[in-house]
Amino acid sequence: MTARSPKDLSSIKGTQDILPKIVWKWQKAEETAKKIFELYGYKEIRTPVFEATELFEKGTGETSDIVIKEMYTFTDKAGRSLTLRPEYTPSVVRSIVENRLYLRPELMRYYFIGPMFRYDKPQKGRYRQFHQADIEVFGEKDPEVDAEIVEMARTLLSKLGIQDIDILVNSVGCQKCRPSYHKKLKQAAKTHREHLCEDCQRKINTNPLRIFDCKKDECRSAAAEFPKITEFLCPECKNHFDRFCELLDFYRIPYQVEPKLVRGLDYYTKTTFEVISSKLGAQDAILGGGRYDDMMKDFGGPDICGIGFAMGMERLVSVMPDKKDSEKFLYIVHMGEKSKKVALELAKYFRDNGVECVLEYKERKLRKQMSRADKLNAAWSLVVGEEEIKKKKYQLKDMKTGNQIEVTKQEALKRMTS
RNA sequence: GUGAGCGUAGCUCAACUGGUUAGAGCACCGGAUUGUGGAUCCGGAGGUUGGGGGUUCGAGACCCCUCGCUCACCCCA
Repeated sequence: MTARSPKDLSSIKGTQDILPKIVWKWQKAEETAKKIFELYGYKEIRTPVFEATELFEKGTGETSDIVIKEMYTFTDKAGRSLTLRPEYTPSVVRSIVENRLYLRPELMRYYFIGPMFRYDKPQKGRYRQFHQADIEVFGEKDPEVDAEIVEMARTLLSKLGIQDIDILVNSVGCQKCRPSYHKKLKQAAKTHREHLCEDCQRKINTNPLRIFDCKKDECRSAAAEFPKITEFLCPECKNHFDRFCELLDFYRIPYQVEPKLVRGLDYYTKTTFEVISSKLGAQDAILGGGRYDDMMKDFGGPDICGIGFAMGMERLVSVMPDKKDSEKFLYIVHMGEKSKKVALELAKYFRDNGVECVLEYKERKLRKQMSRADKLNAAWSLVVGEEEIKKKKYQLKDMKTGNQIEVTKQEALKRMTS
């Protein structure tokens, strides 16, 4: 660690401070996301950061890596097992079932922005506390919704000026077609066993789909021969996927079909997709999601299908362009006690009228104060000295051009707000 | 969780095969310039060399432990 605090109380591994210098990017990302989501009819929903551990075991899936090894689980004073949410979808589903939201006439479109917690080994783009913007749609089984979600994601990213992205799509089938595909894939992998690396030989039994992921040439050429899930989809899933792709074409969205895109969450059915950026490292997904038609039913709720995605805010912010909308503020320069009082009054006046305004509290020379105004990147400076106080006219300087004029406070306000 | 690499000032980096008081640039503070910024010059402050232990006459450097960061695996956002 570069900086340790005096008592060696540093931030917890995998967590980080979001400092003022960068926070504008977060605000911009959050504001833009909310605006776009609401344009598509989504409403914000907020649920607690911790839930019963069982919720995630059931919702996220007992065989998922998240549940097996990445949850922040603790026991409260009453002996209940609680877990800091590692993802958002199960909470939303819980809330819908608990509040009977499916009995209301409103659209079941929800969005949310907040922190998530996973006990992972931190690295670039991966943290133990991280933030997601999530959206979920319930009760819409048509592929139009799948395509609309991808289209919305793309619109959002382009609004934020994010370049160099790729959209990957796939279908993982349903309970009907997936098992038979798995069987075929394992068979194919076994017959190519001798061409595969050690790692991939192990994957044959644990997670054959991951063989597609291997970067070694031998495995890649072997995997090219493997059957693809898109060839094994049942008629319903195939039709859904075909229409989904057609609609992406309709929106003129470039995409790649990636059979390897299986995602680590157990609950996905049919559509899965990811948006990746070449500017990120090994963790290159800015957002990812898919359809989960069985989750609500599995929860003991009604048989309502769902689809959504989660966007990683840290990753998003790290690929956002650096150019910041210039904020404009006034730096008031004063000299001596009397002048300081007048400066305080003027500051109050400008702030009340919507002009961001700062001034120096230390006794500093005029020259120093001007220098501070420059370093802080003030748009204007206003000099308040003996002469000015007598005349009730102050020196307003445009720091960009260096032009200075003598004005009353009303005139100054007018100049700065026009 | 596994494997590898790296931790020196706020930032970017120096310091020979172990050798005196750990240096420089940028940034910060002050002065040159008592009412006008950006440039220049001069000065100042800033470090338990991530932390702890060991080897040695002597450790920023070597060894062990620990914490953190980075990369890859795994997996995900």
